[in-house]
Amino acid sequence: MTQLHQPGKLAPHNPIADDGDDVHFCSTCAFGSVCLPAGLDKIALNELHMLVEHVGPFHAGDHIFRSGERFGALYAVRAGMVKTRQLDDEGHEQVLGFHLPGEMIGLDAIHPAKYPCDAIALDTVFVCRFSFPALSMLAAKIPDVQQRLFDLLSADIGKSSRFSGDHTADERLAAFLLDLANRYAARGFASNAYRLVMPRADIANYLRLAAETVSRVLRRFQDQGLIRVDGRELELTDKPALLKLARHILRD
Amino acid sequence: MTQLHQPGKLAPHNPIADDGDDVHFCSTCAFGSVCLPAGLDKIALNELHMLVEHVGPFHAGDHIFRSGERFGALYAVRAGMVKTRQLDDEGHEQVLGFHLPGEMIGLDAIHPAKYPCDAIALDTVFVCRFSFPALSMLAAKIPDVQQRLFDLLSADIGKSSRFSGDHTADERLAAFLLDLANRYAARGFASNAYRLVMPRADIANYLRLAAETVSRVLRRFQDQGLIRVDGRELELTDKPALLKLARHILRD
DNA sequence: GCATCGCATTGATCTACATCAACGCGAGTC
DNA sequence: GACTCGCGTTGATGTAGATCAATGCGATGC
Repeated sequence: MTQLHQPGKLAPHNPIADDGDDVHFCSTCAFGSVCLPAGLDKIALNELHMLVEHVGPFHAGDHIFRSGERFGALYAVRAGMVKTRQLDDEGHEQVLGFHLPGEMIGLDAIHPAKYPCDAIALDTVFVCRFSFPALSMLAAKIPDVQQRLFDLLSADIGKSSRFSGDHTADERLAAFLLDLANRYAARGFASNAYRLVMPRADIANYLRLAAETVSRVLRRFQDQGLIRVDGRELELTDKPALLKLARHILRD
Repeated sequence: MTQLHQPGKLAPHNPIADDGDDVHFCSTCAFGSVCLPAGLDKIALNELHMLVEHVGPFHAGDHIFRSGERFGALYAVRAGMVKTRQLDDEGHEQVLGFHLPGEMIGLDAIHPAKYPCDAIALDTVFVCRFSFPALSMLAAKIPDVQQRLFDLLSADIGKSSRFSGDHTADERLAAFLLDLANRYAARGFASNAYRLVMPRADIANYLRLAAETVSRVLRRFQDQGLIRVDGRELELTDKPALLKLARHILRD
């Protein structure tokens, strides 16, 4: 059924052999504490691995799921970057977020059992698919799994209002750059320099700015020595200064 | 422990006798499907009623919980209106939402086990307090309870980004008024006329506008025959026109 | 090589809304 | 009654960032 709408192929289900570095990768994933043996007995672990499918590759522009589709599964990004967005009746796009390896998407679809947004690959993407009916059955049996789901859902509520406040372009952009850095760091990636995978227009849309404004502010940040930009390559050269700008938004 | 920070008194725990119209009220609450017998056996129902406490009254300005406090419980608003908000390090307020009778608050506090915002009564408020440890134990035993929690959490993710888009003052205000109307209607209240319990400044903050702009737009809406305003009393006299303005925001 | 295309940058101008300021008005309070 | 005080309204002015327009520039195709 996932194949109906996406060009990615189902990998043969073989969670260990499928990726030489599975254990290492999963340890940094949002669901890693669940998928990895830690504390789970053999039977539980088996059941979990039964309900995970590795899906991919998706290429830039491919949909992982589409707005309006029946909700059937959560996805964890394994590799690449995913954009979530909504289109209104006139086709105006509203970017909801960018999702890094190790992060979950689809949490906002549980109720009312429809994906409320499109999930689109920004580059080459692999995901883990968690069948939700199977997952919630497992959650009922294993308190840690249930709690982990509650945690992920709860954290997403706060995240989705993080950039909803009233702030200047400088503040929002600084917060955006630091937020990405923090999230890369949390997954074990280098965080002082990374690639902005998405086009400027997507950043602008997400932050409620014009693409021109994003361009100008990045330029000024560079002139002020806060960052270095070269196309989509980014380096944060003065995090304290960025943090000072972003402190109203990133309150943790 | 709730008494440490709030002036509300614990009502004696007696869910049936405590309110002559309990069953009727609970049937319209976000957690009604859980608290009411529907499908639950006697033992389960008993356990549920053991973990619910009726708390109140809170008066305008009282805190139901405070930002930074250890998370211990979810709350359903029973009566009155609750505002949730965050303060940044310089004391700038950011209003996150307004919560009507039958709606849940505290869902964003499960992870990382701290309330991320203040919950403040806007008028006289009564709440139901659900101990979260007890509730999640019950959820593990009763699939419907677990599912209901997943649903509430998931729906809140979408809600919290509803007003985060880039829209004009007119669109946001129209969407705000209709959203309140819809939510009142969903709980069985009259929805064509209601009271804006919060001051203009709170509406403005929530919608990222200045209080003056809210005032001016409401005035113009009235002049155009879309609404009638008298202080905080509001009547929607041309819903189709409001909906036309708000359609980019309320996509459902 | 040249042409095309998508994206990014840079400059000039415009505007929706904020900000500043004054005033109104009902509810307490003395 | 007069005096706050909190809130809302209304008008005049300012500005952050949008919009419009032109140019740059690397990647792809022929």
